[in-house]
Amino acid sequence: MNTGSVPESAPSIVREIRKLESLLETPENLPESYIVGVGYDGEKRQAFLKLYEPKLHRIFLWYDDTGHKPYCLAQDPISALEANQSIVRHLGFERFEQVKKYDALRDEEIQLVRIVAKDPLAIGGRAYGSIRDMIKAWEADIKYVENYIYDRSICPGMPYQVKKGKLVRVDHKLPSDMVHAVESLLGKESEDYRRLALEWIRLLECPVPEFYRASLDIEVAQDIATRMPDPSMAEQPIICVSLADSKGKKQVFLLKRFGVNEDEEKLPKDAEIHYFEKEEDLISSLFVAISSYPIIITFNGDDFDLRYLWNRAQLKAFNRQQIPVEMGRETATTKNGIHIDLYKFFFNRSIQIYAFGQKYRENTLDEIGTALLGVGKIPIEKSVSELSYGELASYCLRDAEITLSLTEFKEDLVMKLIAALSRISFMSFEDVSRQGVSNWIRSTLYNEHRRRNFLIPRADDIIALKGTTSTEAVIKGKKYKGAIVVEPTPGIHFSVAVLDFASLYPSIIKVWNLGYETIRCPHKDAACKDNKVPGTPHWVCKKNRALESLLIGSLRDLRVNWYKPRSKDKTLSDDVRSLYNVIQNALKVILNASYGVFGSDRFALYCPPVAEATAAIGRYAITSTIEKAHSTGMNVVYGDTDSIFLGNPSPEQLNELIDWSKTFLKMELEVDKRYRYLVLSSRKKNYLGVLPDGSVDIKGLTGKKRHIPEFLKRVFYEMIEILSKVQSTEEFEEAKTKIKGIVKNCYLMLRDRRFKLEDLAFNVMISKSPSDYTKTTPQHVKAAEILSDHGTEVRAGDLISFVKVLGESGVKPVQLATVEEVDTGKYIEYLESTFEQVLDALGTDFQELAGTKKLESFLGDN
DNA sequence: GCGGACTGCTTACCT
DNA sequence: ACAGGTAAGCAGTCCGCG
Repeated sequence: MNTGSVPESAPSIVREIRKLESLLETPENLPESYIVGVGYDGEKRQAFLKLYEPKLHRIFLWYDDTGHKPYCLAQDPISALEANQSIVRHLGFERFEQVKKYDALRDEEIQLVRIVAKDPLAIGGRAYGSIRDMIKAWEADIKYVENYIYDRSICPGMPYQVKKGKLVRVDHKLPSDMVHAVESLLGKESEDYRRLALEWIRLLECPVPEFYRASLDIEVAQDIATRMPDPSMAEQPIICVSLADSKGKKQVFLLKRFGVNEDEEKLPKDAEIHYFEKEEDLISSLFVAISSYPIIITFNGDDFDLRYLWNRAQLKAFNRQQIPVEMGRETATTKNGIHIDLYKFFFNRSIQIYAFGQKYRENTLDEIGTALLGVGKIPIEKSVSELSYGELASYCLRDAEITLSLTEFKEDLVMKLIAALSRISFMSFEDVSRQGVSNWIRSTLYNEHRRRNFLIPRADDIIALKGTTSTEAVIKGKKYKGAIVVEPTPGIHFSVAVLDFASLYPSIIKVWNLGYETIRCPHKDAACKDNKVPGTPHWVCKKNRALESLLIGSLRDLRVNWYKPRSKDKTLSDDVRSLYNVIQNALKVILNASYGVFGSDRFALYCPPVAEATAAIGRYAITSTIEKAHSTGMNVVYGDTDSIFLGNPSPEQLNELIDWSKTFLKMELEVDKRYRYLVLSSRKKNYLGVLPDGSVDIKGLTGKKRHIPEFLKRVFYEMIEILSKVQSTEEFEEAKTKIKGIVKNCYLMLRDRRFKLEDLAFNVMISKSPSDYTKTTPQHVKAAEILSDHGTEVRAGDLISFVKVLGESGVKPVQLATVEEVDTGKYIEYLESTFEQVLDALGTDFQELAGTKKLESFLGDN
């Protein structure tokens, strides 16, 4: 590796970085600081915390002072373990300790042996020679820093102080009226539940500081414009780096290269521009700058920017002490701060859907920036190597600015969201922003197990004792039966009330006491065995309360009864409201996944009957509610999973149903919304509802789907616009005439080929690399293959734009097609089916609308 | 060899 | 790397057709 000579600037940068590092040594006394990172120092063999001090805007490291050590648990007696030479003589072995734990799976106290090790790798993580592979071990797959957090009751994201070297929790007292309000909400819940709920409130109500941070983006010289440089090789020079920080400072580091055009007027005006003759000097200066920030934000820095920098610096003869970056196998962090990689955070499906409402489709900086901020990347025609200094600096800085802005918009929403998720899941900012929802839930549950001295069960033990499902899924290949969708009554329904259960599945988990411990519990008594889950052979424990039920239940109740109402409460200040909105969104993300994880074999506490029971009780709840509605004389026109749509119910009828649900199901049924009218076809998950204010809910209709051509979407929304104005049955006739006009016009445009090609493009996401489609070759894959043949690389996750054309293949990438070859007949078919979904509910069909003939016949032979 | 009935694959959506 | 249920379009296969 270290081939070049030691950079001349090395001594000075070491001095600079040392100076900054000395600031990191935690003083004997540290004022209120927030835990944002938790790590393990392999040399010192100690866990450490990264504490963010909000007044100095700096991160301090605090090293564990309790001698906490890695360990796992075994069931064999100590004598047997002592005879096991591979353990006792293991270099990392330290000692055995006798411990008592509660085994929730079997409902009994048990004796275990704690095998304490000198370092985490001795327990597990090595290819061979790990203690956990030598015996049946418990709690051996938990990352060491997580063990540390749980065992020391540390709450990441929360404020602490250091007093005389000791770590001390800082308590922000809750206002007493708040405590009273929460107490009264909790009503007659159990002591356990109340304590938990108050603890959540303590964590979630605690203020979140402002985080000083900088975004980083690097550009690397390229030979071939389309190929991404390989960060593990780091062969090409770094030619430009931008930093944009939350105090407004912007810096661009440019490498001087032969023959590059200055282009001064294109240089960003509000940034400091630093030129470097040598790449080594650029890197040195950059390292000093990076070291001065407590938080570095990147977009894909784990896999690219920081990894490239790290490898490039070593190629340029920097030694590891000189590089302020710490590389993990899949992650990168800064030595004296933390690194948040937004690519991973925004890629998270739950975050995409529940926190950002699927506003962005492709996980690229350009797409996310455009969707959330209205600012995209600066388009460039050539490779970055060919840009002038001005163009390059502007391009690179824009990326850094977008990256920073993604953490700043809506009053630092993303930072607050990460903080809230960190507090709920007991994971550091760095971990929580990189992991998915199943790991957040796992961590929340693990933490509670430790707090109560419950043994954390092994996945294979849960399956061996509770692995069975008994219902049959509608969809082939699924493990168990899911939700019910009520057959819609086609037609137009006026004055529809939509009722739904507030967080149905979390409510079920709470009310029915579901958890891996309680489903099919080991007790022989009739009390438990007779407590059957409707529609399944499963029973639920009557003796003990499941941790999952307590945790998910309390989080649900806080969201529904506390955070959600307060996020809309106009009497609260904007700041408080927006923080509450972030919290209720964080809770939503977690609650929405809280049932699904039990049905996912990748979840550490995977327990199929828990998931199956939850869905079964959901079916029971909706079917019995529908029966009750019928018996009260109401007209149920539709329903899906947790909702029922009622045609013109009286207020008395509604109240009766809601009261009934509360009494008999112990579930909160509420009026979610009302439609002036609702248009239903015979298709499930497909409807159009007009709200009192004229706004329109569109669900599942083709006209709304993202992949369909723009031109179809336009006519579809023209139709919606007309329908939204309709007030009565009579007005539908007028509406139909207008719609007829639109459609006629539309097919004439198609016939005469009066359209822009891009408006006819389908945009379909390709989920795998084209060569991985072995069973069939769908049209978008065909188009992708044509693209590859023309030298445009296609990767999983790309959006493929193609038009339907006449001829052999049937499709062409939009870039390569012409207006003349478009298969207009196909588009007419699409027009028909898109409109049919709405029209057959209006009692019309396409032929009637367009005259007597099929539209295609107007077009002749094409 | 061709077309219709069928199944399976794929994507996008709903809760 | 949370679940199952539904719609739509197309690819591929099977079968009958003297």
